Amino acid sequence: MTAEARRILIEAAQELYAANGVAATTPREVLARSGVGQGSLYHHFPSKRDLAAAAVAQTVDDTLGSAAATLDGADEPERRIADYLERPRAATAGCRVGRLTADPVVMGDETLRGEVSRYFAELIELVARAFTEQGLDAAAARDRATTAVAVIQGGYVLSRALGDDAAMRAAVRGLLELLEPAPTGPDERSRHE
Amino acid sequence: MTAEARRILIEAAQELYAANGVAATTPREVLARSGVGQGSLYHHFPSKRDLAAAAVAQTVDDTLGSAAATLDGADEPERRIADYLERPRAATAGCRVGRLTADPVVMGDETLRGEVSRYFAELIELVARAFTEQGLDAAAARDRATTAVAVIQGGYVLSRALGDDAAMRAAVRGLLELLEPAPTGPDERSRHE
DNA sequence: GTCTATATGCAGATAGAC
DNA sequence: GTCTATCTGCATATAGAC
Repeated sequence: MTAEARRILIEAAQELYAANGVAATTPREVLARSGVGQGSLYHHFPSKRDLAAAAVAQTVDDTLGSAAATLDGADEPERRIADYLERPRAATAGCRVGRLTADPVVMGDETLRGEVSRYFAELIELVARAFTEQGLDAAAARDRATTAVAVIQGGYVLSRALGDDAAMRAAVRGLLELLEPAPTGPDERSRHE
Repeated sequence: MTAEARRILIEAAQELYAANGVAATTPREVLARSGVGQGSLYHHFPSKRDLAAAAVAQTVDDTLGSAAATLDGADEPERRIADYLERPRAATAGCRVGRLTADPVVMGDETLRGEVSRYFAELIELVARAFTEQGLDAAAARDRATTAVAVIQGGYVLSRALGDDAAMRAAVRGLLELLEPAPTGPDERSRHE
């Protein structure tokens, strides 16, 4: 059971951070949600930052792993990119990682900031690889991957701001429309009329 | 001088919110930065939310006005859109409005959330108008405008996460590359080799 | 490892004089 | 309108027993 409380605390913190961020999540809330006692919390995590470091690293690993499962798949690169962009998302909840860029506790701590940076560096790299497989040169693939990841992050911001998942879907549709090669078959035309 | 303290307080709050968000900005900090006394603060703004409502509304008005100046200009729509996308931005600082979508105080207050929502609704509308002028139908223009605004918001998130303004520039380059019509002249080809 | 008790300091005001 | 004094409650731990 010794590692159990630790794991439970991390999970509770991850959920609270996803909802309210790190700065706004208090030790009391973590205790209440986890059901663990105060002594255990401060035994496993001497300070709030220690808990945050563990929970954020876990969230980054989880999220990157799930993105890699789609982007490193066996399908055609076009398909993998589209699958990644169109993946169902709780957009109005915001991105668990992206929202941390606005969190003063995260940005004020080198370790936490490093986790957020690692997430996006690796995610852009994953997407860029797929664009490279499509035949783009390295520089163009990197730019386009940055654009694609930005559309998702911006989609989260817009969905949250407007209180509607439709914003994320519109942003993704707009990008996919631009990514599609000019229609080759006559029956592919005029999707918009 | 009666309205003077009020204005000074709003300006100080705007700057602090841009740096740290609303939730993390304390009355003490606003007092210190503004040089105004505590009595004045609570005279003009009975609660923290009242100050936030005034300061956020001001920021939204300022920022929308500056975007409209570019997007409603007299140039060709292509040019106005490119100018808006390429406008110099302190990207690692984050978007003053977009970052508020991760702020628990803002999202927990209907008035404040309404200001953020108004900002993005109007901004998307401004951009969509330019795309419509380019000849896109209303639905396609709206999607593409949402994509464009998402690229900027995502560019802020990525620049902040990676600690580098280059991420914003890459995201914008990637989008502009997609927006450019297929090269018509032979000397326009192979920009990337 | 986990518990309960206790401590410090600041957030976010309120009160009443000037 | 602005000032200073004061107040309540919670964030964030620390201490020491079990």
